[in-house]
Amino acid sequence: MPSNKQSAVNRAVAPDEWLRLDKQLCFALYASSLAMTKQYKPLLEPLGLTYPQYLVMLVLWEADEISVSTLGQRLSLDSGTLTPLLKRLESAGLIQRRRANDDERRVDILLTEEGKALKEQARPIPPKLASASACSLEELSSLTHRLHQLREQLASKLP
Amino acid sequence: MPSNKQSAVNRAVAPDEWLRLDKQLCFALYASSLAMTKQYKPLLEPLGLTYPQYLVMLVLWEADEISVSTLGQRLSLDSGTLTPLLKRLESAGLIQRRRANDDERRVDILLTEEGKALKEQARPIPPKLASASACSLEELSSLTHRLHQLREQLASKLP
DNA sequence: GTAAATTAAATTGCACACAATTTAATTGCT
DNA sequence: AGCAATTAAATTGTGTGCAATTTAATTTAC
Repeated sequence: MPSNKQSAVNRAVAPDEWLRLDKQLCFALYASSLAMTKQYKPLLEPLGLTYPQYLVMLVLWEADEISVSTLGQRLSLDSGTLTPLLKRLESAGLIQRRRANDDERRVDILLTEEGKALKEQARPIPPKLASASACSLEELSSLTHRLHQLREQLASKLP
Repeated sequence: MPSNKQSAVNRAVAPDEWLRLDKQLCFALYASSLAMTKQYKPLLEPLGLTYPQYLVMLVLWEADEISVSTLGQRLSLDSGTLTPLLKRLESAGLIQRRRANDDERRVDILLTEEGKALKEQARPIPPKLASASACSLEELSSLTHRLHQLREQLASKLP
């Protein structure tokens, strides 16, 4: 029945095109992010880090002695995620959690010597991933930039 | 001490450039994927679906009556993730889980009438996200394609 | 034809994510 | 000063992800 009027526009893009999994940016992001995490797992295992723990360490290697909430803003994670993760990093001896003197609500995170030293072991990892992704440095950079733009655009829409 | 020989190449790209969070594709993927999920949450709440459950329903709306492992291949998820998720969809009345007759190891997933009907409520969602992402359809399509390429490249490196 | 290998789900245990609530400390307001 | 509003972490509860193991069914080898 070609006379079933469902708008010429929709038919031009095919009936359920919008609901097709492979067409959805959300799934492309979801699946590639999980695939990336799986790449990291064997590389992080020798360092005793999970992937989210590695992200936390990247932030701390850039700048030490920041509060839990600053860390959370940087990573878009809240205390419900960070508190237990940081406790695990602390019991692994990589960081220290310390109540701030000037504001007792705040908890500052400091790297231990061991935590600082781990940076050297992490240094070879990003180039390995760049290699596994089979992209040029320019491609990596532009895709990364593109995704940060998208993230900011989406974040700006949130409550 | 400028004579500390750490290779001119590395110095040319700055000392810790490779470890900077914002330069890492992995974090751009991780953060934008989480941001995307947060966009979906309020849109999926009226349908009673979480985001991963929505992905499962997308697959089933394309093709019903597939096994758990086929579903898992499509989404890159294993039974450890899918089994409890599918049980929740079943108790929500959206799907039925049924042992296959020709191979009793297999569990096939079927949409209920309610599950099929939910597709109509889902139809407005993807255009809303496209709008929230502030991208043209061409941009969305090319970014999606780029990410699927990346995912395949990474997946090909795994055991 | 049957034992061994393989396959498909389910189960178990651990580590995120995140909403919602709670606790404690600080700031604002009058 | 004193109390309400705000802020920072922690806690609680639900739902993924995923490695590793288990259970059950099927296929392969001999």
